[in-house]
Amino acid sequence: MLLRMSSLFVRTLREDPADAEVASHRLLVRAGYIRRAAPGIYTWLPLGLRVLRKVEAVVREEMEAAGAQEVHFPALLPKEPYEATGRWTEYGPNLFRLRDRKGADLLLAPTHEELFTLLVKDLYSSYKDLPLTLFQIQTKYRDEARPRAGLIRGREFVMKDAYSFDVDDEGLDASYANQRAAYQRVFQRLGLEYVVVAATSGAMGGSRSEEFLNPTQIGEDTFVRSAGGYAANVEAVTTVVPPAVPWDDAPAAHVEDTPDTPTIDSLVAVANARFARPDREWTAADTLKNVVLALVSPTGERELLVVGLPGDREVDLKRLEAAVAPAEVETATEADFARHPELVRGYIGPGVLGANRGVDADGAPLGVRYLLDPRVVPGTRWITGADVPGRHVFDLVAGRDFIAAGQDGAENTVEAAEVRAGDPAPDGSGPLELARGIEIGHIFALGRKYADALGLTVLDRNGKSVVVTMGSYGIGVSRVMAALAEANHDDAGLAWPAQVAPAHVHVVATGKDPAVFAAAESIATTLAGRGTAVLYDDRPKVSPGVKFADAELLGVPLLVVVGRGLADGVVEVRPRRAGQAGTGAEQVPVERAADRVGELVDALLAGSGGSEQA
RNA sequence: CGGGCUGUGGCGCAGGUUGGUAGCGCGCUCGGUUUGGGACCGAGAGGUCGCGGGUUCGAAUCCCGCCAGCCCGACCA
Repeated sequence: MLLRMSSLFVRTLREDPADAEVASHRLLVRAGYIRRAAPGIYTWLPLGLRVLRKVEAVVREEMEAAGAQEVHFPALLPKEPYEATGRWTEYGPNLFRLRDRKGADLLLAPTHEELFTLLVKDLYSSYKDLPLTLFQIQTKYRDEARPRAGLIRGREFVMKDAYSFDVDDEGLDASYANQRAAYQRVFQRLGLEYVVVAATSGAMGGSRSEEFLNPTQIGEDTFVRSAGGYAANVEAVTTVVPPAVPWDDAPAAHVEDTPDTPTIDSLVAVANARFARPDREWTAADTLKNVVLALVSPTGERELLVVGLPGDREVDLKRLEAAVAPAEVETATEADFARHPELVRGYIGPGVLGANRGVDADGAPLGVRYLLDPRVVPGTRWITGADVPGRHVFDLVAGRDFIAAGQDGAENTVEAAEVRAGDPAPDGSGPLELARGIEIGHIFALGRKYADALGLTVLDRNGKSVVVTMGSYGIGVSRVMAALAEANHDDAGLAWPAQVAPAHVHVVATGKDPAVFAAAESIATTLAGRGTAVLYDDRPKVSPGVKFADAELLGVPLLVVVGRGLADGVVEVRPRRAGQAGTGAEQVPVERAADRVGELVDALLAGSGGSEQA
């Protein structure tokens, strides 16, 4: 394969595009790999398309090696299957919808669970046909509220989506593990650093899911990890529950005047000034903050919820939402407070909440639903609101003086508090640190949600009809390309791993000596004839500086410079990245150039460097 | 959806307060000189100044309205 710069459809930009912020976006546009067509929608130019195809090829090979079979669905789909699973409405404004001339509703697929399920239902009906895993590499459409960062969050993007079908849970576990291992091989081969984090399954439903994140500062997802190997999405982190504390010698609760203390900070200040502890200062962590929120169910019902948590922590709405799904969480409104005069803002305490307010004849709590942070274990002592303006109660002991929602304890706590750096990992593997990452893959053990909704059943060995259980597995192919660009660049430009580079070697002819162009042409065609992908800068009348700058911007891993050294019978061979492929620049006799480049290309292709972190 | 910033040749920007011939750099075309780190000289092509309305003899510039884009947040397999 030989591409000539003189005729290649590419225009490199000397300056950064004004609308690009992150490196991958900036450089992919500057180097002429992609062009913006509309917000979050990009046109692929020859070089960009070559890289995308190479990423796809790696994904395809590993899917096939894992036994998945490739199919291809339309992107334009009828709405009926999505109505059957409820996603026509659930997806809301993120779904691109359109109407044909007859008035029928269509959509541009954001993901294809429904169609795969129906296809298998159409063709298969026996347990003997399973297990089965199908995949496609296809363009997806989501009308994101805020596309950003070029290919990282687009409204049109390329995704590999795979779906597994099994008769039973053991089968699903095996299929899931199989895909998970394939993902590890894909990212390993691409040389892309990744962590696997436990995730919540969100709108997809299902029992279990894991995200593959590429750690980078520009990532959109926050996750936590510990030195000991724990990693999780913030929503999935569980709090380490401290042991209960005996309260036998705890002082009785007492209400004190604490005027003008509507905030935690002001309360702590007054507590220290007027009710000083003998052993240490009061801190925000000694206070119990009761935050009023509203849960809105999918059917629109609104219920108030008060979360009690240590005063030094904020409520993380995303964590709470994950805990109360499918309900959505909103902050309480004036109207909410108006309906509940017992909630004295700034001075809300457990006394008026949940069953602490008393129970009705059926034992149902009279107060607003009340859930506690798991750290509020029995025996812990708190300063909290006395439900009267300007007054707080001290030494209020959990379990002795108040309880959460119900009597039994099962439903009493909620994972709603923010996770902070330094919090202990739930598996005891050390303190957590917060990090950002790009979600490059997500795998779900879906279970029977889609098969149930769409009636995908097979006969088992007893001739009984059973619902098939499914998994779905996605890799954002175009996003992976952006992550690779992000991880492989420097100030001068891109620096692709050989596995995905648009060419293996970039031959540059400098000067105007016809002998130089003849030698460069010979090297380029020799290499191309041997199957090496060559980008040859054969532009006449272009200065060496421009050619070098372009070569560095385009990021092909090996550079061959044919120029003044030719008088001594040598050309220069050097890697795009110092330290790669040998020791750096080397002078190679012109007749050996093709052989030497071949060796270096082989070495680069052999040495992929990805790794699972943490 | 909230907050901020920005719309002027293909790209990056100045001009705007103080209304009066639309400018600079890059890129592009032609001629010439150059050729190992984004060369130089000369001659050119290319713009409804985001859109609509208003003020004015005259609007890129002032006023009103709208639209679009980018960034942060909310949202998001």
